[in-house]
Order: sequence, then C-alpha cells, then structure tokens
Amino acid sequence: MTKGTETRDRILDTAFRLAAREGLDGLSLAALAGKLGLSKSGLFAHFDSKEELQLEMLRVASERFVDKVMRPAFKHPRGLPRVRALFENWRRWATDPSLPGGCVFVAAAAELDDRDGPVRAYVVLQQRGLLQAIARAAKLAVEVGHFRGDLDVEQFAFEFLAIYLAFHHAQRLLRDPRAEQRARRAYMRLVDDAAVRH
Amino acid sequence: MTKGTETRDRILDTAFRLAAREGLDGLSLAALAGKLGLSKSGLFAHFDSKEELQLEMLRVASERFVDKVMRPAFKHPRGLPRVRALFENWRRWATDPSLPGGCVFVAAAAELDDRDGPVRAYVVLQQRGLLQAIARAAKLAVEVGHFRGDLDVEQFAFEFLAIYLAFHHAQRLLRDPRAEQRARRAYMRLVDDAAVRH
DNA sequence: TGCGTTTCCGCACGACCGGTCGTACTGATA
DNA sequence: TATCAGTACGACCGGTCGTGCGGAAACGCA
Repeated sequence: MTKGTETRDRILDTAFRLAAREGLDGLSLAALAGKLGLSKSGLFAHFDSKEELQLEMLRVASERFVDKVMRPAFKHPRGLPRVRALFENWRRWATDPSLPGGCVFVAAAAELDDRDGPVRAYVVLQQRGLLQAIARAAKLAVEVGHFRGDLDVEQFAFEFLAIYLAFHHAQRLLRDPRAEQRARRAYMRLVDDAAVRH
Repeated sequence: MTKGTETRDRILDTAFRLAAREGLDGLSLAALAGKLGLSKSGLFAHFDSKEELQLEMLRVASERFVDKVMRPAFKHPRGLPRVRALFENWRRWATDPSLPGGCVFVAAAAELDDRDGPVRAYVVLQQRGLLQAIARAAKLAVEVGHFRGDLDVEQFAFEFLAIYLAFHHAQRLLRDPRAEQRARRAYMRLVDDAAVRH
C-alpha cells in the first residue's frame, strides 16, 4: 500500500517532468521506465492505460501549478498585489529551472486542439478554470478600487493569458533574451489600462 | 519531369493539411501515403528523409502564409489600414475552413521548443521574420503619422503575436465562441495605445 | 517465522514507425 | 528500336510503440 503509492508518485513526478519536454505523445512508457529504473511492465502495473497515466500526470501538474502559482498569489492582499503576484509566479512557472521543458499545458494545448477524448476535456477544464481564476482576481481588484468599475474582467483574463503565451513562445522557441522584459511591459500596459483613471 | 513535380506538390499540399491536424511528429509516412492513394515507398521516392519532407512542407506553409496573409496586407496603404489588414488576414488564416487543423506554426512551435536541428531552426527563422514584418508595418505606421513616434515597434509586434496566440488558444482548444471578439478588442486596445494622442 | 498480498519483472504480442530493397511500367531521347 | 531517367510498386528491414500475462521477489501483518 505504502510502497505502491510512493512508486506511483515517483512515476507521475517523472512523467510530469518528461512530458514538459517531450509532449503528451512524446512521453513513451519505455523512456519513462528507463528514467525511473523500472521495467516497462512494472511501470504499467500502476495504470490501466497510457491515457490514464496522462490524465493522472496532468492532475499532478495541476496540483503543482496551484501550489506554485495560484496559492502563493492568493496569499497576497486582494487587488493589484495579488494580480502582480499571479503574473510573476506564472512567469516563473514557465521558466522554472528545476522543471525544464516549459509549461506542460502549453504543449498539451497545441497537441490536443484537434483531438477528442478525456485528456483533451481535462486540459480544457483546467484552462477554463485558470481563466476564471484570473478573472476573479481582476474582479476583486475592481472591488477594492484598484481597477476601474467598467473593466471587462474576462477580457482582462484573455489578455493576461495572451501575454503568458507570447512570453512562452519568445522564451522557449525564439530564446529571445528580451522575452521577460517584453512580457513585463505588456503586463504593465494591461494593468495601466485596467487601473482607475487619475 | 512534369508528373514528378506535380505529385510532389500534391504530397506537400496534403502533408501541410495533415500536419496542421496531427503536428510534425504525428504526420506519418503511412498515413500521408494512404491519403494520397500512394504507396509509402512511392511517396518516399520524392524525398531523402522524413526531415526533408517536414522542411519542404514548412516551406510550402510559409509560401501559403505569405500569399494569404502578408502579401494581401501589404497591398493596403501604409499605416493603420495595413496593420488592420494584417490582423484580419492572420485571424482568418488560423480559422480558414479550407485548412482545418489550425496554424501549423503554432503546433510546430510547441513541438520544437526543446529540440534542436534544421526543422526547429527553420521555424525560428520564420517566426523571427514574421515578428520583423509586423514591426516593419508598425514602423511605417509611425512614419505616416498614424502611430506615435516613441512607439517601441518590436514591443508592438510582441503584443500583436500575443493576441494571435491567445486567439488560437481560445478558438481551437477552448472553442470559445467569443474568441474572435476577445481578439478584436485586444487588438483595438493595442492599436489605440499605439496611436497618436489626441 | 510463516503466509498472503502487493509490487515488480521477463517475455511476448500485434501494430506501427521510418526507411530500403528489387522490380516494373512509362515516356522521352537517341 | 534500344536506352534510360522518372515514377511508383509490394515486400520487407530493424526498432519502438502500448499492452497483457505468469511468475518471482519483497513486503506487512499474524
């Protein structure tokens, strides 16, 4: 019981790291087993199918994301500080040196956009939830008077996500050393526009 | 001579369509040959390796992109009309019903961001060129007085691309019916901010 | 210490992968 | 008519993929 779940956790942790680099499809059981010092079948004994492994791995990824990005941000006071923390934590998430390979969800999003099935459904749910969380933070910023009252918080979330995606693109694909600066300036422009007019 | 290049074109056209849906890796020789009514080896007679096929396919994709997005936009007068045309053509490119599967380059970007080799190099080059083209259009808009003189045109290009990526994400992954509206409003905010102050 | 369960491995499977082989038909050139 | 490059074929290569099964070793409790 104990040993099993421990191994299972190890598997999912390694799968998470591997999938970030190789994508959901690129994550092969043989490669994963090799990295774990396990046999392919020994690994497979913990899951009913590869799809289930992918799903479980994505659940782990979601937990990590909440732990590293959402939860710490929501400890900051409502309004601008929290929105800023969200941005900074998220930016760090995409470039965390301990988790090389970029954001799993960005990779998964591109891979899954034309398929169907439970894996895609899960990613869609996760992304919708993410957008809602951003919108909620923006709404709170409106309520505490940091953002203007007529702000479209869902539009804010859309553009917030846009900056993240472009940052990921510039950082990981183009390896542009100015990626962080570009993202930060875009963020400032977004927040300035949402702020109450003086 | 004629027959060969004709078949080759057919192959690349189909490969282009298939890769948009399946990604660069997902594009398998067997599937491609099947769709063409060709044998795998008959197909392979036209290329030295799969990598070369991928490269050639991406070159075809680039040509299409220039034909459908860039060239028509650059027929519009310099300044705002051209920038606007760029945005609209690009948006249409990502949702062209005759080319289902979304933008090949978005898919390729996510797949290649951690690898190396000529395919990645080509995509990076293409994307850099794209950003430069946007920046150039913005610079012309400055010169004709539509955009303010102190505008950072590279920053403009970054945020322009950001909107496209988020649109692609919202449209293809989340299937959000408001994706187009969200993108257009983000675009308007970007352009308003770049415009000369009244 | 012994026993039953959990955990893992060895092995094999069918399908598919990118790629190569020898072969055969075609049409243009000589 | 003989030759030859271009084009496409079917069979097949070694490998890798996800997956299933039977048994051995390790574990946890009596």
